[in-house]
Amino acid sequence: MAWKLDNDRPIYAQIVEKIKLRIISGFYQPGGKLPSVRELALEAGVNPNTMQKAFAELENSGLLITMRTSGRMVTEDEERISMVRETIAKEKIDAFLQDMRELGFDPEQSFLLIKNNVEQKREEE
Amino acid sequence: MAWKLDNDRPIYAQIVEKIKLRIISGFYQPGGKLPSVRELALEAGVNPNTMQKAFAELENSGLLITMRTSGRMVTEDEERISMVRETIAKEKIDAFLQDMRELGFDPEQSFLLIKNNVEQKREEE
Amino acid sequence: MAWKLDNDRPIYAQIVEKIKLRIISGFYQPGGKLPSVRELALEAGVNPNTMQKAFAELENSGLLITMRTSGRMVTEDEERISMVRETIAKEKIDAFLQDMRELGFDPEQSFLLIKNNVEQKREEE
Amino acid sequence: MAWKLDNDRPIYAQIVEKIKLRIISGFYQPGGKLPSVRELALEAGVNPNTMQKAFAELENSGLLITMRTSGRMVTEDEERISMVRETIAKEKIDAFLQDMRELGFDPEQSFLLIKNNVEQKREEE
DNA sequence: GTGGTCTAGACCACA
DNA sequence: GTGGTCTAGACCACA
Repeated sequence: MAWKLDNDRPIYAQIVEKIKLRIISGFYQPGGKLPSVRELALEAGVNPNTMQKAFAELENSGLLITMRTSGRMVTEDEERISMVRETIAKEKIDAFLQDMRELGFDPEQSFLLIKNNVEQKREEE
Repeated sequence: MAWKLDNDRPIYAQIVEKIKLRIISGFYQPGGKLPSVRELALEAGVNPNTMQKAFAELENSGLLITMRTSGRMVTEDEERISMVRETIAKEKIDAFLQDMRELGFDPEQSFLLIKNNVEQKREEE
Repeated sequence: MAWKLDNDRPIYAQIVEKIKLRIISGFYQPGGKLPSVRELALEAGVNPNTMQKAFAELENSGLLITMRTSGRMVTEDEERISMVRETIAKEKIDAFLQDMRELGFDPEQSFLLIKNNVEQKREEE
Repeated sequence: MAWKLDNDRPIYAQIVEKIKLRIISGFYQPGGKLPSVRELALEAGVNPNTMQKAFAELENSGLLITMRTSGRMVTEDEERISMVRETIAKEKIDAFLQDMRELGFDPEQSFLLIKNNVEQKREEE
């Protein structure tokens, strides 16, 4: 029922990440309205305060905008959304290369493995 | 004190992964002796039975060999270790490409991003 | 009440053998559903964990398939069942010839004794 | 330290069987003297009374003979030893054919399997 | 209800 | 001391 969260990182940080993904993927559209704090807190199975904290961080990064009257909306600044997307991608890439290094593959080798994998998939189509 | 374990996956599965990495990385050498079940259970902060279960799985996959009454050693079959290493790398690659897909990058794009990243690092040196 | 188990071999190993026989003999049909862990544990008079361990082993060998939340079924792969049957037969034959050797009969002699025994039975019919 | 005995059958019966095997295999020679009840009871890890009972049974079957003066010896009647050997062989054969029947092999098939096994071993030499 | 995981703790064989 | 087995019993996810 609740979102799948682990105990390694702060819960609010995990929520931030989830919501970021929903914005990047277009699940929450630019300029669109977000569910209320209470609603999302219920869905995630966390305390509303925690959800509040996550929202504050998302506002800080400029992805969410509080509407004086009621609720919050996703920024319409698609440039900004795009930047966040690239930042996260960069993190994923670094994490991936790090994982591969632990397996004994240096970045060049990891790059070649990805290359083979992609080419193989291309041929299959 | 204890190993860093999350609640998402079974503890024994995470231990299996950790020990695999230690074997792949050479931290535990081929043919080398492993700490006892009890010792590692203490280090990981888990019940000896749980460590036992992890060991059983590692033995099933042929990475560990039990020498009754005198502990366990890593297989001397480096071929097998190498195979496990490649299997894990394959999984990491698939997971990475999947993560990127969720961010809206298809495999070709992910490949290019890795390429840029690697070339950039090469130039920095 | 409980199954007939001896103290020579691990209980779980004896259970594995019993269930294998039930599968080979068709008492549990290919594709058929098995009693639950708890039910069989009760029938066998052992701890559910022990039955679980036996099941895990049977699943490892591909004879059982877990359908989470709705129990386990016997594989529909009759080829595999057949293979297990032949493996066990091979073990029985080896054990038999070994027993006979201890009695001072070499394999040729054991073979002749079996031959006589079978021919005698054939005549009786 | 003690002999390996299970809990399925009476202990004295298992001891009878062990000693019979030792006689058949020549470990105890025809006409040879046997260790004392106490000695063997110690070796087997059983109560001397139990060993006594086993001896009584072996005497009954004519394999052992009590020497008025001291201790017991194995019969010198090799004919009798031979008969016991064949009786046991017969039991092993019946048990084997029964086991195979449970696996779904009728005696004819079991016979053929033994035949193949023996021929294969012959070729290997 | 079903399977899966985990702990605590006992006891065993082997050397 | 080392690995192996087993029990009792708790708690979890899934549907």
